[in-house]
Amino acid sequence: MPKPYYITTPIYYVNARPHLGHAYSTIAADVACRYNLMRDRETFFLTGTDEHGDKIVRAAKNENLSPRAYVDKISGLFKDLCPELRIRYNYFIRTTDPAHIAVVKNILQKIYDSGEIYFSEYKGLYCFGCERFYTERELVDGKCPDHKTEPEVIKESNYFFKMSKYQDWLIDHINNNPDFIYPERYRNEVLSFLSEPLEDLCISRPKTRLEWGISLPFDDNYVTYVWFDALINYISAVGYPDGELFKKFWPHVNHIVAKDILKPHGIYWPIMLKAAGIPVYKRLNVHGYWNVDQSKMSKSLGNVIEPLQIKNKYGLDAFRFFIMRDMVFGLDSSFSEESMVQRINSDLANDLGNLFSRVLAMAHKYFSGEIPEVDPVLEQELQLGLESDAIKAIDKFESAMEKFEFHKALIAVWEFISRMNKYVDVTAPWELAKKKSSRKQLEAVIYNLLEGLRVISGLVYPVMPDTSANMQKHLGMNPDESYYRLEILKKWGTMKSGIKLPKSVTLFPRVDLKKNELYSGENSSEKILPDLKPEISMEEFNKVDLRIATVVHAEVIPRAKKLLKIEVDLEKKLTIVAGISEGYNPDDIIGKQVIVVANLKPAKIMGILSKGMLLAGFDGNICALGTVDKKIKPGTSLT
RNA sequence: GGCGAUGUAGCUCAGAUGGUUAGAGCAUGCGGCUCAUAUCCGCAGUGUCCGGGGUUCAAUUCCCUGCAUCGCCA
Repeated sequence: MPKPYYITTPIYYVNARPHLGHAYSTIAADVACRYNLMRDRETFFLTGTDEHGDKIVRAAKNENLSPRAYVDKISGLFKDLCPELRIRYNYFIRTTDPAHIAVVKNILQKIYDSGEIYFSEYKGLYCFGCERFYTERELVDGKCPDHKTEPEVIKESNYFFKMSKYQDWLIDHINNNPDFIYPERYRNEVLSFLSEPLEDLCISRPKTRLEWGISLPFDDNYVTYVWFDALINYISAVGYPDGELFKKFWPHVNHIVAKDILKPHGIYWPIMLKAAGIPVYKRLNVHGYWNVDQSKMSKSLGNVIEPLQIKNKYGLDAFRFFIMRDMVFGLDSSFSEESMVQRINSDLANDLGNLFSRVLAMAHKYFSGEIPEVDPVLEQELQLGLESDAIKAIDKFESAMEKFEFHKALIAVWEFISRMNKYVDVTAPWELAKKKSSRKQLEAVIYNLLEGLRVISGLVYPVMPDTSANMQKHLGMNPDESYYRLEILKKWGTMKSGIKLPKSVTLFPRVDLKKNELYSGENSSEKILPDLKPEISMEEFNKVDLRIATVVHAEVIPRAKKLLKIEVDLEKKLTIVAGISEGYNPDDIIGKQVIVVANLKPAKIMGILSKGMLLAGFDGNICALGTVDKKIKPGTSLT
């Protein structure tokens, strides 16, 4: 009996709407989970939302909602995203679920009873944005490095969890279990962090400051710190302590997280489990960030690509394929519509789609769409190593998948696809079809090709479930059978002759780059605008030096997609690189009066030192420059 | 400030206990085929392997140093 397999995504914090990063974590978990179905394992897939804490309260206030109504709304968005991404989760947990709350209290009480939690006074500089205390040294100019606001001095008594006590144990555990944190770079990061003394973790927040949380079972004046609450979802979801699911699936668990939450998962969580006397999770899989146009995908920057927009435009499977194929699990990757289109065309349309189409077209043309009866001797003779190449591809696929090297798994599949295309070329079925005497050979060749496609249809299943099912249907396979099981894929020659194949289809249409408008905003009404940024003081605003400037020169930067090199006059001359060439030609803007940020720290863009910023608004492919409504002296400040 | 990672073809990346012609995919050019979604197959390239110094018969690979980028920590 194969071992049970439990996989989790992080539970997503509902202070912002879902973005590409969330989609990636969730799809990666889905791929890993489906792969384990291929191995015939019993799987449990958990995802959900994290809904307590200070930031939620403020986000709710921003939208004039109660915390309850707000979390219901955003959690709903995350949940609704799942079916659209074909996520086969088994359970969607919310940290506001009564069952979860009960487990959190249970564990807190347990740890408290064992004497691992103590009460102590703490005074420090607290940033409400980060929901954490800062040391003086961490501040930049006396301000929070993230939010650029001055932290407030807060003195309060709180409960602390004796994390430091477990430091040596954790170091040993990580050293003894090389796979515990993966990939290695993050394991080293945690070890390096642990080489310094660990501080005890403050696990409470007084209700005077925050009410939206889980009350401490041993002191009703406090709520639980969000991380302590959130991490426990991984066991509360499977019914800790007595649930059948918990007994079956814990601790055979793979957690998937992005690198920003490495510390809570790599340090707090194992120590919490250890302190509560629960076996520690098996493995933490850490992935990188998606960068969009060089800058980090970040909620606060607002440059969020809505995953749904892209997927609606090119199809879900193409989207899933792209993000799994392009990102090396663990490393950062950059997302662009252009590279996605390139992948769609070369890998999906040309290689796979066209192979599928040409083989099925021949099956129809030469055998009226019936799987040919084949002479076993000839079939063997004409394999030309195809079968063993299929086995090799499956082996590579398996070992890559085991290590979460999704991109390598896909490379292995595509090597085989390329092998199939060469096979068609070498055997030249259209030549065999010309002579009656080579009819038998033709049967064998087409049969082998159909077999190869069957293998591919299975290997593609975890990443592209819809395409896989579509291929299955067109290969005349029984829709009720789990055709993607590795055991079956490894057996060559299981297709039955005489089965009628449905008419062929185009799996992936080519995207015509000329006709296709990149970054199209035609659905801008659907587009979700970024949330308003946190409020700033007049003093902060005044730091920005806005000036009226006249554009005196503009030129296209060779090889840059969207950039113009612009020279503006505001008493002195300033060179600015601006990403507006999709909306403006150089000639359009020369002479225009524009608004520039004149004191922006210079940055090198495409080798040109840009010393300011042009204000412009972007709505999809519409770009509008910030200008003034009457002529005014260049250099004038805007206030 | 401390620690660490990275820097290889136009792009994305592989790689070698130091040793003859440094690789793949995409993009580019040429040729072939016609079953196929103008797809597929073959061939062809191009690289001071970040700069400087050292060890060595020999370094892009090891060591030191500088620069750049990134991450973690303070």
